[in-house]
Amino acid sequence: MPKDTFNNLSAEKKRIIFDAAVQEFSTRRFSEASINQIIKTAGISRGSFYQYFNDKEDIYLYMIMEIGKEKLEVLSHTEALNPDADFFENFLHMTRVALTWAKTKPDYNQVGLLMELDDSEFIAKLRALSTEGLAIIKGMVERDKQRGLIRQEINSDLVVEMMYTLNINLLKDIYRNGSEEEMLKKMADMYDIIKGGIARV
Amino acid sequence: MPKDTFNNLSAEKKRIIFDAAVQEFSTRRFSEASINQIIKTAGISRGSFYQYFNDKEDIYLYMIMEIGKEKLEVLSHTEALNPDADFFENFLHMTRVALTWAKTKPDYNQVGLLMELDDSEFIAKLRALSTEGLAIIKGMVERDKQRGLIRQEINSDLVVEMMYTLNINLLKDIYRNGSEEEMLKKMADMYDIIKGGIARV
DNA sequence: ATTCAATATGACAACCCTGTCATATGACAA
DNA sequence: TTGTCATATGACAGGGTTGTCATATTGAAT
Repeated sequence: MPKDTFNNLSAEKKRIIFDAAVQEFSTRRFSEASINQIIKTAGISRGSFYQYFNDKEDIYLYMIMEIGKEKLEVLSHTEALNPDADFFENFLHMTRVALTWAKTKPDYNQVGLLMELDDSEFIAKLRALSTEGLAIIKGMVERDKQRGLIRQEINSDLVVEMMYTLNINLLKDIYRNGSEEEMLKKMADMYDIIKGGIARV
Repeated sequence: MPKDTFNNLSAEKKRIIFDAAVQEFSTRRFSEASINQIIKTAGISRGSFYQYFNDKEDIYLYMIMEIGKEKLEVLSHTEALNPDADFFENFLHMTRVALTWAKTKPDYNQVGLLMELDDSEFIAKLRALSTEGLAIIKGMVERDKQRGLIRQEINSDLVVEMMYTLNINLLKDIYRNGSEEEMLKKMADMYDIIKGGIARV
Protein backbone atom coordinates (compact mmCIF):
# COMPACT_ATOMS: atom_id res chain seq x y z
CA MET A 1 0.00 0.00 0.00
CA PRO A 2 2.11 2.85 -1.30
CA LYS A 3 0.91 6.36 -0.53
CA ASP A 4 -1.06 8.54 -2.93
CA THR A 5 2.04 10.47 -3.83
CA PHE A 6 3.48 7.33 -5.32
CA ASN A 7 0.36 6.46 -7.27
CA ASN A 8 0.36 9.93 -8.78
CA LEU A 9 3.77 9.32 -10.25
CA SER A 10 4.22 8.68 -13.94
CA ALA A 11 4.25 5.05 -15.00
CA GLU A 12 7.92 5.34 -15.97
CA LYS A 13 9.01 6.65 -12.62
CA LYS A 14 6.99 3.99 -10.84
CA ARG A 15 8.69 1.41 -12.98
CA ILE A 16 12.12 2.77 -12.16
CA ILE A 17 11.40 2.49 -8.48
CA PHE A 18 9.89 -0.97 -8.86
CA ASP A 19 12.95 -2.12 -10.78
CA ALA A 20 15.24 -0.75 -8.11
CA ALA A 21 13.27 -2.64 -5.48
CA VAL A 22 13.47 -5.86 -7.48
CA GLN A 23 17.18 -5.41 -7.90
CA GLU A 24 17.70 -5.01 -4.18
CA PHE A 25 15.27 -7.67 -3.00
CA SER A 26 16.61 -10.20 -5.47
CA THR A 27 20.11 -9.66 -4.14
CA ARG A 28 19.60 -9.52 -0.43
CA ARG A 29 16.87 -11.10 1.63
CA PHE A 30 14.23 -8.83 3.09
CA SER A 31 15.82 -8.34 6.46
CA GLU A 32 19.15 -7.45 4.92
CA ALA A 33 17.90 -5.32 2.08
CA SER A 34 18.52 -1.61 2.40
CA ILE A 35 16.27 1.27 1.53
CA ASN A 36 19.42 3.29 0.99
CA GLN A 37 20.37 0.98 -1.81
CA ILE A 38 16.97 1.19 -3.42
CA ILE A 39 16.88 4.97 -3.47
CA LYS A 40 20.40 5.10 -4.81
CA THR A 41 19.53 2.74 -7.65
CA ALA A 42 16.28 4.48 -8.39
CA GLY A 43 17.91 7.89 -8.21
CA ILE A 44 15.39 9.38 -5.84
CA SER A 45 15.99 11.18 -2.59
CA ARG A 46 15.59 9.67 0.83
CA GLY A 47 12.76 12.10 1.61
CA SER A 48 10.88 11.13 -1.52
CA PHE A 49 11.02 7.49 -0.65
CA TYR A 50 9.21 8.13 2.57
CA GLN A 51 6.71 10.23 0.72
CA TYR A 52 5.96 7.17 -1.42
CA PHE A 53 6.14 4.34 1.07
CA ASN A 54 5.83 3.93 4.80
CA ASP A 55 8.80 1.65 5.14
CA LYS A 56 10.61 -1.34 3.73
CA GLU A 57 7.66 -3.67 4.27
CA ASP A 58 5.50 -1.30 2.31
CA ILE A 59 7.60 -1.28 -0.82
CA TYR A 60 8.25 -4.99 -0.53
CA LEU A 61 4.55 -5.72 -0.46
CA TYR A 62 4.00 -3.43 -3.41
CA MET A 63 6.73 -5.19 -5.33
CA ILE A 64 5.34 -8.63 -4.55
CA MET A 65 1.90 -7.59 -5.72
CA GLU A 66 3.27 -6.22 -8.97
CA ILE A 67 5.24 -9.37 -9.59
CA GLY A 68 2.12 -11.35 -8.84
CA LYS A 69 0.16 -9.37 -11.40
CA GLU A 70 2.79 -9.88 -14.06
CA LYS A 71 2.96 -13.56 -13.29
CA LEU A 72 -0.78 -13.96 -13.49
CA GLU A 73 -0.73 -12.12 -16.78
CA VAL A 74 1.77 -14.57 -18.22
CA LEU A 75 0.27 -17.69 -16.68
CA SER A 76 -3.20 -16.87 -17.96
CA HIS A 77 -1.79 -17.18 -21.45
CA THR A 78 -0.43 -20.63 -20.74
CA GLU A 79 -2.20 -23.47 -22.46
CA ALA A 80 -4.35 -25.43 -20.06
CA LEU A 81 -3.71 -29.08 -19.44
CA ASN A 82 -6.14 -31.84 -20.25
CA PRO A 83 -8.57 -31.69 -17.32
CA ASP A 84 -8.36 -35.44 -16.84
CA ALA A 85 -4.61 -35.39 -16.37
CA ASP A 86 -3.49 -37.10 -13.19
CA PHE A 87 -1.71 -35.54 -10.28
CA PHE A 88 1.75 -36.19 -11.62
CA GLU A 89 1.05 -34.88 -15.06
CA ASN A 90 -0.45 -31.80 -13.48
CA PHE A 91 2.40 -31.25 -11.13
CA LEU A 92 4.97 -31.73 -13.82
CA HIS A 93 3.15 -29.31 -15.99
CA MET A 94 3.10 -26.75 -13.23
CA THR A 95 6.77 -27.34 -12.69
CA ARG A 96 7.45 -26.79 -16.34
CA VAL A 97 5.58 -23.52 -16.30
CA ALA A 98 7.29 -22.42 -13.11
CA LEU A 99 10.66 -23.27 -14.57
CA THR A 100 10.02 -21.30 -17.70
CA TRP A 101 8.85 -18.38 -15.64
CA ALA A 102 11.95 -18.56 -13.51
CA LYS A 103 14.15 -18.55 -16.59
CA THR A 104 12.26 -15.65 -18.12
CA LYS A 105 12.27 -13.51 -15.01
CA PRO A 106 15.28 -14.62 -13.01
CA ASP A 107 15.11 -11.59 -10.75
CA TYR A 108 11.55 -12.26 -9.77
CA ASN A 109 12.44 -15.85 -9.10
CA GLN A 110 15.34 -14.81 -6.91
CA VAL A 111 13.01 -12.66 -4.88
CA GLY A 112 10.88 -15.70 -4.27
CA LEU A 113 13.82 -17.86 -3.31
CA LEU A 114 15.18 -15.29 -0.90
CA MET A 115 11.71 -15.10 0.60
CA GLU A 116 11.97 -18.80 1.26
CA LEU A 117 15.27 -18.21 3.04
CA ASP A 118 14.07 -15.39 5.22
CA ASP A 119 12.70 -16.01 8.66
CA SER A 120 11.62 -12.57 9.75
CA GLU A 121 8.22 -12.10 11.33
CA PHE A 122 6.95 -10.15 8.37
CA ILE A 123 8.01 -12.62 5.71
CA ALA A 124 6.63 -15.50 7.73
CA LYS A 125 3.21 -13.84 7.74
CA LEU A 126 3.44 -13.16 4.06
CA ARG A 127 4.34 -16.72 3.28
CA ALA A 128 1.44 -17.98 5.34
CA LEU A 129 -0.89 -16.06 3.04
CA SER A 130 0.20 -17.81 -0.10
CA THR A 131 -0.97 -21.29 0.77
CA GLU A 132 -3.99 -21.49 -1.51
CA GLY A 133 -1.72 -23.03 -4.08
CA LEU A 134 -1.08 -25.95 -1.79
CA ALA A 135 -4.79 -26.52 -1.30
CA ILE A 136 -5.23 -26.92 -5.04
CA ILE A 137 -2.47 -29.46 -5.18
CA LYS A 138 -3.96 -31.35 -2.30
CA GLY A 139 -7.24 -31.38 -4.18
CA MET A 140 -5.51 -33.02 -7.11
CA VAL A 141 -4.08 -35.72 -4.88
CA GLU A 142 -7.46 -36.46 -3.40
CA ARG A 143 -9.15 -36.60 -6.76
CA ASP A 144 -6.61 -39.21 -7.80
CA LYS A 145 -7.41 -41.15 -4.67
CA GLN A 146 -11.05 -41.12 -5.69
CA ARG A 147 -10.13 -42.27 -9.15
CA GLY A 148 -8.07 -45.07 -7.72
CA LEU A 149 -4.79 -43.79 -9.06
CA ILE A 150 -3.34 -43.13 -5.63
CA ARG A 151 -3.66 -45.49 -2.71
CA GLN A 152 -6.34 -44.55 -0.18
CA GLU A 153 -4.14 -44.83 2.87
CA ILE A 154 -1.66 -42.23 1.61
CA ASN A 155 -1.64 -39.00 3.58
CA SER A 156 -2.44 -36.26 1.07
CA ASP A 157 -0.98 -33.45 3.14
CA LEU A 158 2.25 -35.31 3.46
CA VAL A 159 2.53 -35.85 -0.26
CA VAL A 160 1.87 -32.19 -0.94
CA GLU A 161 4.47 -31.17 1.60
CA MET A 162 7.05 -33.49 0.11
CA MET A 163 6.45 -32.35 -3.42
CA TYR A 164 6.52 -28.72 -2.39
CA THR A 165 9.75 -29.11 -0.45
CA LEU A 166 11.49 -30.95 -3.23
CA ASN A 167 10.28 -28.43 -5.73
CA ILE A 168 11.57 -25.40 -3.86
CA ASN A 169 14.82 -27.17 -3.27
CA LEU A 170 15.28 -27.78 -6.94
CA LEU A 171 14.45 -24.21 -7.86
CA LYS A 172 17.34 -23.13 -5.70
CA ASP A 173 19.79 -24.75 -8.07
CA ILE A 174 18.22 -23.30 -11.13
CA TYR A 175 21.07 -21.02 -12.14
CA ARG A 176 23.85 -23.35 -11.18
CA ASN A 177 22.40 -26.49 -12.60
CA GLY A 178 22.77 -26.04 -16.32
CA SER A 179 19.95 -26.54 -18.71
CA GLU A 180 16.25 -26.41 -18.31
CA GLU A 181 15.85 -29.89 -19.74
CA GLU A 182 18.24 -31.35 -17.21
CA MET A 183 16.27 -29.83 -14.41
CA LEU A 184 13.00 -31.05 -15.81
CA LYS A 185 14.47 -34.50 -16.13
CA LYS A 186 15.55 -34.41 -12.53
CA MET A 187 12.14 -33.30 -11.41
CA ALA A 188 10.46 -35.99 -13.44
CA ASP A 189 12.75 -38.57 -11.88
CA MET A 190 11.88 -37.37 -8.42
CA TYR A 191 8.21 -37.55 -9.18
CA ASP A 192 8.68 -41.06 -10.49
CA ILE A 193 10.21 -42.04 -7.20
CA ILE A 194 7.33 -40.56 -5.28
CA LYS A 195 4.96 -42.31 -7.62
CA GLY A 196 6.42 -45.75 -7.76
CA GLY A 197 8.91 -45.91 -4.92
CA ILE A 198 12.43 -47.13 -5.11
CA ALA A 199 11.97 -50.63 -3.71
CA ARG A 200 12.22 -53.62 -5.97
CA VAL A 201 8.86 -55.32 -6.14
CA MET B 1 41.37 -21.04 14.87
CA PRO B 2 41.18 -18.87 17.95
CA LYS B 3 44.39 -17.12 18.97
CA ASP B 4 46.75 -18.39 21.64
CA THR B 5 45.38 -15.91 24.11
CA PHE B 6 42.07 -17.70 23.94
CA ASN B 7 43.54 -21.14 24.31
CA ASN B 8 45.37 -19.99 27.44
CA LEU B 9 42.08 -19.11 29.06
CA SER B 10 40.63 -21.27 31.81
CA ALA B 11 38.18 -23.94 30.70
CA GLU B 12 35.36 -22.11 32.49
CA LYS B 13 35.98 -18.83 30.74
CA LYS B 14 36.25 -20.58 27.42
CA ARG B 15 32.95 -22.26 28.12
CA ILE B 16 31.30 -18.95 28.98
CA ILE B 17 32.40 -17.49 25.67
CA PHE B 18 31.39 -20.63 23.78
CA ASP B 19 27.97 -20.50 25.39
CA ALA B 20 27.57 -16.86 24.49
CA ALA B 21 28.43 -17.68 20.90
CA VAL B 22 25.93 -20.52 20.82
CA GLN B 23 23.28 -18.26 22.24
CA GLU B 24 23.85 -15.65 19.56
CA PHE B 25 24.32 -17.98 16.61
CA SER B 26 21.27 -20.00 17.54
CA THR B 27 19.17 -16.85 17.55
CA ARG B 28 20.38 -15.00 14.50
CA ARG B 29 21.90 -16.41 11.36
CA PHE B 30 25.59 -15.90 10.82
CA SER B 31 25.35 -12.77 8.72
CA GLU B 32 23.01 -11.13 11.20
CA ALA B 33 24.71 -12.23 14.39
CA SER B 34 26.54 -9.52 16.29
CA ILE B 35 29.88 -9.69 18.04
CA ASN B 36 28.59 -6.94 20.28
CA GLN B 37 25.89 -9.26 21.51
CA ILE B 38 28.31 -12.08 22.16
CA ILE B 39 30.69 -9.99 24.22
CA LYS B 40 27.80 -8.54 26.18
CA THR B 41 26.48 -12.00 26.98
CA ALA B 42 29.90 -13.37 27.80
CA GLY B 43 30.75 -10.33 29.87
CA ILE B 44 34.06 -9.65 28.19
CA SER B 45 35.31 -6.45 26.68
CA ARG B 46 35.42 -5.66 23.03
CA GLY B 47 39.20 -5.52 23.09
CA SER B 48 39.43 -8.96 24.65
CA PHE B 49 37.28 -10.47 21.99
CA TYR B 50 39.69 -9.39 19.32
CA GLN B 51 42.54 -10.72 21.40
CA TYR B 52 40.82 -14.13 21.29
CA PHE B 53 39.46 -14.27 17.77
CA ASN B 54 40.16 -12.62 14.47
CA ASP B 55 36.56 -11.96 13.63
CA LYS B 56 33.06 -13.39 13.55
CA GLU B 57 34.03 -16.20 11.19
CA ASP B 58 36.75 -17.22 13.57
CA ILE B 59 34.54 -17.68 16.59
CA TYR B 60 31.83 -19.28 14.48
CA LEU B 61 34.24 -21.88 13.19
CA TYR B 62 35.48 -22.54 16.69
CA MET B 63 31.94 -22.98 17.92
CA ILE B 64 31.05 -25.35 15.10
CA MET B 65 34.10 -27.47 15.84
CA GLU B 66 33.24 -27.67 19.53
CA ILE B 67 29.68 -28.64 18.77
CA GLY B 68 31.01 -31.25 16.39
CA LYS B 69 33.22 -32.71 19.10
CA GLU B 70 30.39 -32.89 21.58
CA LYS B 71 28.16 -34.48 19.01
CA LEU B 72 30.72 -37.06 18.09
CA GLU B 73 31.17 -37.80 21.77
CA VAL B 74 27.47 -38.50 22.19
CA LEU B 75 27.00 -40.37 18.93
CA SER B 76 29.89 -42.69 19.63
CA HIS B 77 27.95 -43.91 22.64
CA THR B 78 24.91 -44.66 20.53
CA GLU B 79 24.15 -48.32 20.06
CA ALA B 80 25.05 -49.47 16.60
CA LEU B 81 22.44 -50.86 14.31
CA ASN B 82 22.38 -54.37 12.97
CA PRO B 83 24.95 -54.20 10.14
CA ASP B 84 22.57 -55.98 7.79
CA ALA B 85 19.86 -53.41 8.23
CA ASP B 86 18.62 -51.97 4.97
CA PHE B 87 18.84 -48.38 3.84
CA PHE B 88 15.52 -47.38 5.31
CA GLU B 89 16.15 -48.93 8.67
CA ASN B 90 19.50 -47.21 8.74
CA PHE B 91 18.16 -43.87 7.71
CA LEU B 92 15.33 -44.05 10.19
CA HIS B 93 17.76 -44.96 12.87
CA MET B 94 19.93 -42.00 12.01
CA THR B 95 16.90 -39.82 12.02
CA ARG B 96 15.95 -41.07 15.43
CA VAL B 97 19.41 -40.31 16.76
CA ALA B 98 19.44 -36.89 15.11
CA LEU B 99 16.05 -36.12 16.57
CA THR B 100 17.11 -37.10 20.04
CA TRP B 101 20.20 -35.01 19.69
CA ALA B 102 18.16 -32.06 18.52
CA LYS B 103 15.86 -32.41 21.51
CA THR B 104 18.77 -32.72 23.91
CA LYS B 105 20.71 -29.79 22.53
CA PRO B 106 18.12 -27.54 20.97
CA ASP B 107 20.54 -24.64 20.73
CA TYR B 108 23.05 -26.62 18.76
CA ASN B 109 20.30 -27.78 16.48
CA GLN B 110 19.15 -24.22 15.92
CA VAL B 111 22.66 -23.27 14.94
CA GLY B 112 22.56 -25.95 12.29
CA LEU B 113 19.18 -24.91 11.00
CA LEU B 114 20.17 -21.28 10.75
CA MET B 115 23.23 -22.42 8.86
CA GLU B 116 20.90 -24.03 6.39
CA LEU B 117 19.08 -20.73 6.01
CA ASP B 118 22.15 -18.62 5.50
CA ASP B 119 23.49 -17.88 2.07
CA SER B 120 26.65 -15.96 2.83
CA GLU B 121 29.84 -16.86 1.02
CA PHE B 122 31.43 -18.13 4.20
CA ILE B 123 28.59 -20.40 5.25
CA ALA B 124 28.29 -21.78 1.74
CA LYS B 125 31.92 -22.86 1.87
CA LEU B 126 31.47 -24.36 5.27
CA ARG B 127 28.44 -26.32 4.20
CA ALA B 128 30.31 -27.69 1.22
CA LEU B 129 32.81 -29.23 3.59
CA SER B 130 30.27 -31.33 5.44
CA THR B 131 29.26 -33.65 2.64
CA GLU B 132 30.99 -36.83 3.77
CA GLY B 133 27.78 -37.76 5.54
CA LEU B 134 26.00 -37.83 2.23
CA ALA B 135 28.57 -40.18 0.73
CA ILE B 136 27.88 -42.69 3.47
CA ILE B 137 24.18 -42.55 2.81
CA LYS B 138 24.77 -42.99 -0.89
CA GLY B 139 26.86 -46.05 -0.06
CA MET B 140 23.94 -47.53 1.81
CA VAL B 141 21.65 -46.99 -1.14
CA GLU B 142 24.06 -48.68 -3.48
CA ARG B 143 24.57 -51.61 -1.17
CA ASP B 144 20.83 -52.14 -1.22
CA LYS B 145 20.88 -52.04 -4.97
CA GLN B 146 23.49 -54.81 -4.90
CA ARG B 147 21.35 -56.79 -2.52
CA GLY B 148 18.37 -56.38 -4.77
CA LEU B 149 16.38 -54.34 -2.26
CA ILE B 150 16.38 -51.23 -4.38
CA ARG B 151 15.79 -51.21 -8.11
CA GLN B 152 18.92 -50.94 -10.21
CA GLU B 153 17.72 -48.12 -12.39
CA ILE B 154 17.17 -45.77 -9.45
CA ASN B 155 19.54 -42.83 -9.32
CA SER B 156 21.31 -43.09 -5.96
CA ASP B 157 22.35 -39.44 -5.82
CA LEU B 158 18.83 -38.37 -6.40
CA VAL B 159 17.52 -40.54 -3.60
CA VAL B 160 20.11 -39.19 -1.21
CA GLU B 161 19.30 -35.64 -2.17
CA MET B 162 15.60 -36.22 -1.67
CA MET B 163 16.02 -37.83 1.70
CA TYR B 164 18.39 -35.13 2.83
CA THR B 165 16.10 -32.33 1.72
CA LEU B 166 13.06 -33.85 3.35
CA ASN B 167 15.01 -34.50 6.48
CA ILE B 168 16.24 -30.95 6.85
CA ASN B 169 12.82 -29.67 6.15
CA LEU B 170 11.36 -31.76 8.90
CA LEU B 171 13.98 -30.66 11.38
CA LYS B 172 12.83 -27.12 10.80
CA ASP B 173 9.46 -27.91 12.30
CA ILE B 174 10.93 -29.58 15.29
CA TYR B 175 10.01 -26.91 17.80
CA ARG B 176 6.67 -26.07 16.32
CA ASN B 177 5.55 -29.60 15.66
CA GLY B 178 4.95 -31.02 19.09
CA SER B 179 6.11 -34.41 20.10
CA GLU B 180 9.07 -36.47 19.08
CA GLU B 181 6.90 -39.47 18.28
CA GLU B 182 4.74 -37.45 15.94
CA MET B 183 7.79 -36.32 14.06
CA LEU B 184 9.20 -39.80 13.85
CA LYS B 185 5.89 -41.03 12.59
CA LYS B 186 5.89 -38.38 9.93
CA MET B 187 9.42 -39.27 8.89
CA ALA B 188 8.58 -42.93 8.73
CA ASP B 189 5.58 -42.13 6.54
CA MET B 190 7.75 -40.12 4.21
CA TYR B 191 10.24 -42.91 3.94
CA ASP B 192 7.44 -45.32 3.19
CA ILE B 193 6.38 -43.16 0.32
CA ILE B 194 9.89 -43.04 -1.05
CA LYS B 195 10.13 -46.75 -0.59
CA GLY B 196 6.87 -47.91 -2.04
CA GLY B 197 5.50 -44.92 -3.89
CA ILE B 198 2.03 -43.56 -3.66
CA ALA B 199 0.55 -45.11 -6.78
CA ARG B 200 -1.95 -47.88 -6.53
CA VAL B 201 -0.51 -51.04 -7.99
C1' DA C 1 59.92 -4.90 45.62
C1' DT C 2 60.70 -4.36 40.92
C1' DT C 3 60.44 -5.41 36.35
C1' DC C 4 58.48 -7.13 32.23
C1' DA C 5 55.50 -9.60 29.35
C1' DA C 6 50.78 -11.14 28.81
C1' DT C 7 46.31 -9.78 28.94
C1' DA C 8 42.21 -6.71 29.65
C1' DT C 9 39.83 -2.55 28.63
C1' DG C 10 36.74 0.91 26.57
C1' DA C 11 37.00 5.11 23.89
C1' DC C 12 37.29 5.99 19.28
C1' DA C 13 36.97 6.26 14.12
C1' DA C 14 34.66 4.74 10.38
C1' DC C 15 31.03 2.89 8.35
C1' DC C 16 26.38 1.11 7.97
C1' DC C 17 21.32 1.88 8.70
C1' DT C 18 16.39 4.28 9.39
C1' DG C 19 12.82 7.92 9.84
C1' DT C 20 11.94 12.94 10.26
C1' DC C 21 11.52 17.59 9.18
C1' DA C 22 12.42 22.28 7.75
C1' DT C 23 13.12 24.01 3.56
C1' DA C 24 13.21 24.36 -1.55
C1' DT C 25 11.18 23.65 -5.83
C1' DG C 26 7.60 23.00 -8.99
C1' DA C 27 3.03 23.72 -11.11
C1' DC C 28 -1.23 25.35 -11.47
C1' DA C 29 -5.00 28.86 -10.32
C1' DA C 30 -6.69 33.20 -9.47
C1' DT D 1 2.01 38.08 -10.57
C1' DT D 2 1.13 36.10 -6.62
C1' DG D 3 -0.62 32.61 -3.80
C1' DT D 4 -1.19 27.92 -2.64
C1' DC D 5 -0.73 23.23 -2.61
C1' DA D 6 1.83 19.00 -3.90
C1' DT D 7 6.09 17.22 -4.18
C1' DA D 8 11.27 16.89 -3.77
C1' DT D 9 15.31 17.26 -1.07
C1' DG D 10 19.22 16.26 1.99
C1' DA D 11 20.89 17.37 6.53
C1' DC D 12 20.19 15.50 10.80
C1' DA D 13 19.44 12.65 15.02
C1' DG D 14 19.73 8.39 16.92
C1' DG D 15 20.74 3.82 16.55
C1' DG D 16 23.45 -0.05 15.04
C1' DT D 17 27.80 -2.41 13.56
C1' DT D 18 33.15 -3.58 13.34
C1' DG D 19 38.17 -3.33 14.20
C1' DT D 20 42.00 -0.69 16.42
C1' DC D 21 44.87 1.17 19.75
C1' DA D 22 46.84 3.59 23.69
C1' DT D 23 46.53 2.62 28.20
C1' DA D 24 45.68 0.01 32.49
C1' DT D 25 45.93 -4.12 34.99
C1' DT D 26 47.55 -8.52 36.25
C1' DG D 27 50.76 -12.07 37.41
C1' DA D 28 54.92 -14.27 37.57
C1' DA D 29 59.84 -14.23 37.87
C1' DT D 30 63.90 -12.05 39.42
